[in-house]
Amino acid sequence: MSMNFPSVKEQLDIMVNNAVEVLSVDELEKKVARSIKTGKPMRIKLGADPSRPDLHLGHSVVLRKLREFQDLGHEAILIIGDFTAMIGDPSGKSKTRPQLTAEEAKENGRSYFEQASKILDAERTTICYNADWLGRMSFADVIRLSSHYTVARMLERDDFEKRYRSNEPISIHEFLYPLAQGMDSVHLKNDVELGGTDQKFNLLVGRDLQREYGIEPQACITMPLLVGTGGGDKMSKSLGNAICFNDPPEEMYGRMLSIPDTLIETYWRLLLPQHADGAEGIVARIAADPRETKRTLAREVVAQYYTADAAAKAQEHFDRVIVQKQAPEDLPTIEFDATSMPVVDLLMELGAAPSKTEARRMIQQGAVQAGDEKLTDIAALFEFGDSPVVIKAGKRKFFKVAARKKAF
RNA sequence: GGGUAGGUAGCGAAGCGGUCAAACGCAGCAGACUGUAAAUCUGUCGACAUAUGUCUUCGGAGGUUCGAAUCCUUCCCUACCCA
Repeated sequence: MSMNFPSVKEQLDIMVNNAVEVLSVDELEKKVARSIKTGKPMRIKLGADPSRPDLHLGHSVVLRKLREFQDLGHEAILIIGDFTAMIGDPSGKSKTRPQLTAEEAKENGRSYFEQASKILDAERTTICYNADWLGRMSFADVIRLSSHYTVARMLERDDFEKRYRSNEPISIHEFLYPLAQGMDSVHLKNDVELGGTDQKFNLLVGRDLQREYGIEPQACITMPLLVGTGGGDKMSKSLGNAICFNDPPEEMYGRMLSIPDTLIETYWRLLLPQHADGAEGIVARIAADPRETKRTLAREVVAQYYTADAAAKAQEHFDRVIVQKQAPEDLPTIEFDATSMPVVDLLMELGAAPSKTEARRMIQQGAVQAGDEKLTDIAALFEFGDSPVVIKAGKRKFFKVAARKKAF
């Protein structure tokens, strides 16, 4: 599939766009030039951690970069780190994450790829599982490998250093992680590796190991870590500030709108394809109408994972339910085999409250409404009427309930 | 192997024999407000209950006491120092 590649300059411009760091631009340029000359695409590696298969917008930044390489005619290699996942993620301090079995890792890997395909050109993506080669290494191989690196150099890594300084545990096998990832690069002989800025250390280890094993070192491109919807922290599922690929459109849209205005520009640049008109105009646009710009951003992001139509619907839903505080239109009716039921139980049945105590709390705080009537008595019995009634529990939980019609 | 400091609710962190379901902060949930699911303010925040009551929780297991997160024994885990 060699073809006419765009010029070195054109390619580099795209490759470097939005990147935090490129190690090194000169090397990358040489690789690009060579690929043009020989007509051979470059091999671009991106590692995927299948222990956390819920992809969010943070992942999309680097995936999008990989897609850009694809569009330039290069070969995208997605490595599913099933082997490393089988060992178990060491970063949890209090709770050791359950170690994934080979099957789980494979399954998560599949899910990862499926989600990533929303951004990548799936047809032209090479998938591999690193258990294929890492799993075959003997203990002697591992010892030989680890002799290439020193403890002091490992401790240079930012998170190790921090944890070491704050007296948090670091297990030996965690030191093996960067080495394992580096071995992937040795095995694949890739030209470039992509990663978030938090991956910089690992990417550099890959370079070093390739050199040790007599392979031309990879160029490394680090992409910014996307800030979460709350601003401040990086986006992460566990911090609850993430927007996941699999979030339903309504939720995705709503969470997009909840970002602070200061984040609009960053999100615009990192989450949307490079616009023909460039991102230059965005600053002025935000200044002129932050609300509308954010709505556009939200719609376009949703449209990427779903459709423009779904995005428009999500916006309508948001305006209706959140802005105007009305029940959504297409609310399914939930039927009960009863004529009445304590309100507390009803909330439990609907899944609106995790416990009865919580249900009572909501009632006491005036969070529960039936139709237009606010329910404030925690001991009250809810009577199902002839027609369905909309129950509102909290800000945005709506249910339509009715008694099941008797069949004669 | 020896020594020291620790292991408390989702997280962080007080408490060190009763008044502890356990201060405080964060997260969560709710109310108000808002262009917003943001920010801010207020309330709430183990579970159950016919709600001034009961049950389970303070690393695990035993024990001492009328009574233990708090004392003792033992085990497990973490960090640091010494070997």
